[in-house]
Amino acid sequence: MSLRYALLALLTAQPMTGYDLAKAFHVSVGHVWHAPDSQIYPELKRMVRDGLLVDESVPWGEKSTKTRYSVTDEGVAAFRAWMREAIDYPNERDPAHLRAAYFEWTEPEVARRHLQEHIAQYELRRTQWQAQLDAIHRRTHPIVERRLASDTEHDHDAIVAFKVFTYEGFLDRAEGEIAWARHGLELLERLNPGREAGA
Amino acid sequence: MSLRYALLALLTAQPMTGYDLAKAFHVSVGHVWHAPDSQIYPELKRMVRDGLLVDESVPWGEKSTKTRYSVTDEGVAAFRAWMREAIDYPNERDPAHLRAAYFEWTEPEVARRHLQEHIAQYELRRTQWQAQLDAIHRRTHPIVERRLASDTEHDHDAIVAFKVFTYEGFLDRAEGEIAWARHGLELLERLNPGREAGA
DNA sequence: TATACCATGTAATAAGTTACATGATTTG
DNA sequence: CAAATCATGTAACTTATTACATGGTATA
Repeated sequence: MSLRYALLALLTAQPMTGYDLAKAFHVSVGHVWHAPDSQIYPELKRMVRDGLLVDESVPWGEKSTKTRYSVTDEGVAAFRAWMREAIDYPNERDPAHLRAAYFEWTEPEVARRHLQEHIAQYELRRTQWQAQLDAIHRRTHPIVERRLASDTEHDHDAIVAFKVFTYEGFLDRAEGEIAWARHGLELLERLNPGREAGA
Repeated sequence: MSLRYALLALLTAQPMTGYDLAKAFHVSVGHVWHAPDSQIYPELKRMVRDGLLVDESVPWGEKSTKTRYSVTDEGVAAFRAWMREAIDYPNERDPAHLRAAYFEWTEPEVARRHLQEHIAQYELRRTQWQAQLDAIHRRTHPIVERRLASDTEHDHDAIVAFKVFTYEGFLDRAEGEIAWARHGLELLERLNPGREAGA
């Protein structure tokens, strides 16, 4: 159920069409809570049904229209209520660590490949999160800037600080995962001395 | 689809009944890949259907029976094949960080409560993972010991080392999450100086 | 006028969650 | 003989994934 609140968070800054919202989503809160377009569009409809949003038809070109969504008072209240709810922590389910626990069942090269892929994964994510963080700091992050421009209710330093805090957490996590995988590579080397790693 | 391989991993050590397997699961690989009993039993049946396991009826008491599952050659092959497959990384979906990104929308006390809960969550997990690690090191971990007793194929040091590696990764992660939440508490204090944290 | 991109989905499937259900057996 | 625990699920629901589908609009 978090998806709807992630969408609500964006729409509190300004009304948007489904398409614009989806785009904005992918370059901002989508880094924290992933969702594909095919999940976003139906969820918007459900949110209208549940009274959190209203939709209006706006013309697009000569004969076409698109749907713009705006948050209702009820939507804002729902968002605030959600902020107060206890977080429910998902159960641990980690495919990379699961593999690692049984590396004895495969060749060292395969294990090495998995760990290298783990490093690549988190280097990629680190790059993306770092880019978010830089843009926030440099005040060029489009979504955060739009938020700051439209928000008169909250302290702007706090708005920025919480986003920075969030992404710094992800960055640390990425570093941790990379360090873990490097330890794994060292372990493989200790268990299989002399074997050269492939290029 | 990882659940079946987590189950397979346990059953390669020895045949077990569904009940025994579920118990063993919860005190070992279940820490890495959670699953409730209601998911385990049906999955075992599907694995029999797919030829990875065979089931046999063993007497239980006077008039009852229970089902014991054993891994087939095909099951072992499937497990090895899975070990070689690329890991598919789940999309980022983090309820705690999602909340944190929008802390400006709630009272500092609520944000503080979330962060304290985050710390409590990861302190709990840390305790559990640390206990696993200690038991592995002290050679009292029932599942790992059973594995070592029955496994003549793999290097025992490697078996232990990979499990240690796995849990050490989790421990580091827990430390990271706790550190992150503590930074968040400091941030809240900076943004709201003078307000005393509730007991 | 072709191509990129705007716009909005549906359908089928898979996976996981929650709650409930039932009876047998062993043990104190 | 009561309580714990052994044993095995089913049903309903929610969430997420994957793949596909369709047509309009703006622009080079």
